[in-house]
Amino acid sequence: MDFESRAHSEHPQALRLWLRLMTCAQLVEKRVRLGLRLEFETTLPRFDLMAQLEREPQGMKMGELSKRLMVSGGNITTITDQLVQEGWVERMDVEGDRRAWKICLTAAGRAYFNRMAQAHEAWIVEAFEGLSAKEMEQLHQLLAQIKSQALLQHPHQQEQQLEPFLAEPQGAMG
Amino acid sequence: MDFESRAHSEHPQALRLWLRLMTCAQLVEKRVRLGLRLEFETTLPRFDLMAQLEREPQGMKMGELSKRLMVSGGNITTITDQLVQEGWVERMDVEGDRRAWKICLTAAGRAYFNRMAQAHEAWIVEAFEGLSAKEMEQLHQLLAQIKSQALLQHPHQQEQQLEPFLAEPQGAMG
DNA sequence: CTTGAATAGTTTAAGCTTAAATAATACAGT
DNA sequence: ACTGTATTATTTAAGCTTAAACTATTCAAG
Repeated sequence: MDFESRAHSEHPQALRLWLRLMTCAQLVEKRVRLGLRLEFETTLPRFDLMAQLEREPQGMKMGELSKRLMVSGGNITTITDQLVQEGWVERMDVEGDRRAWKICLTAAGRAYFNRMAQAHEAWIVEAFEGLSAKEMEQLHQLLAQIKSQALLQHPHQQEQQLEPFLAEPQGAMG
Repeated sequence: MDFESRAHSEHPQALRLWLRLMTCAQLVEKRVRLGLRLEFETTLPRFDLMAQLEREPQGMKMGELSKRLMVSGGNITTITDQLVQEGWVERMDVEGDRRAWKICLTAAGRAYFNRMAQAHEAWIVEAFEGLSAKEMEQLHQLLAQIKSQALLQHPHQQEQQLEPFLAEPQGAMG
């Protein structure tokens, strides 16, 4: 009955690890957001959406973007509206289903994205340059266990699929 | 001159690792946000702010909260206003500096936070239960290298210090 | 003391995000 | 055809977040 006097963890290691994971993700993410804003006058959500489209020349439906980016449908609507307005993407009819759209990069959008992708890659490489290839692989494997655990426990959560520039098939990810 | 035809990465490993890191962080974070919303009718930013205060019974200034949580000052103002309104924290005068406040948990706020902290710990332990203690330690060390690299490259970025329940000194973190 | 720079916090405008409610369309069973 | 359900996308209201502008206060130099 004494919640007030109770404090301090039974599992400090897990909590420390969680903190560290969040901190690293935020540090790199903030770097990327800064670069996108200063060098390209855009934002991370806009970049991520375009990155998805870059992989699918025939276009992608709103719901598919929502799943892949792990954000709500309303969010996709808002960001797509902006990118259409700015001329980087376009909404194409889906024949046989008047509810849906196929979202595609325009030619200008593709060129714009490719410029951003080069800079983005450099930022990420810089962020991880303290790690050897072997350490990156280790880290990747350890994170795989967290991911599969989380997906087991919350199977409604979708896997994020942001790697836009990778020639490798998705199977190479796990 | 041929940006359009250029694509696909020279450093797929770093990009894959970045994707994986973001995905893991988001999966766990979404779980925590869901629990806070459903079980405690609060949000992660509010929880994080209270977690900081729990460690400092004598209170903390707005600017210090901003640094530790790695968010803007305006953000701290907004969230503090809400928590004051709800009775979980209070603004105390700083003697000798009429610009500043010391923000403190109220007794009710402390009790409320301790209930949340127990649940929060369980969610985190669950998220990492696929890893052995040894693997957690490995992961922690690898992430340390990313963190120190990022802080070297962007020294204006502050370290997040969210571990509210840990009895260990901060030196144990790195 | 007075000036000027630095600091602490707030306000504002804009954008991101979500959950919930809504509208339109598709589809399956009758 | 008709009905009910599911799907697809949008809208809405609310909250989070930031950068930049702003106010008030402190502090150091003259």
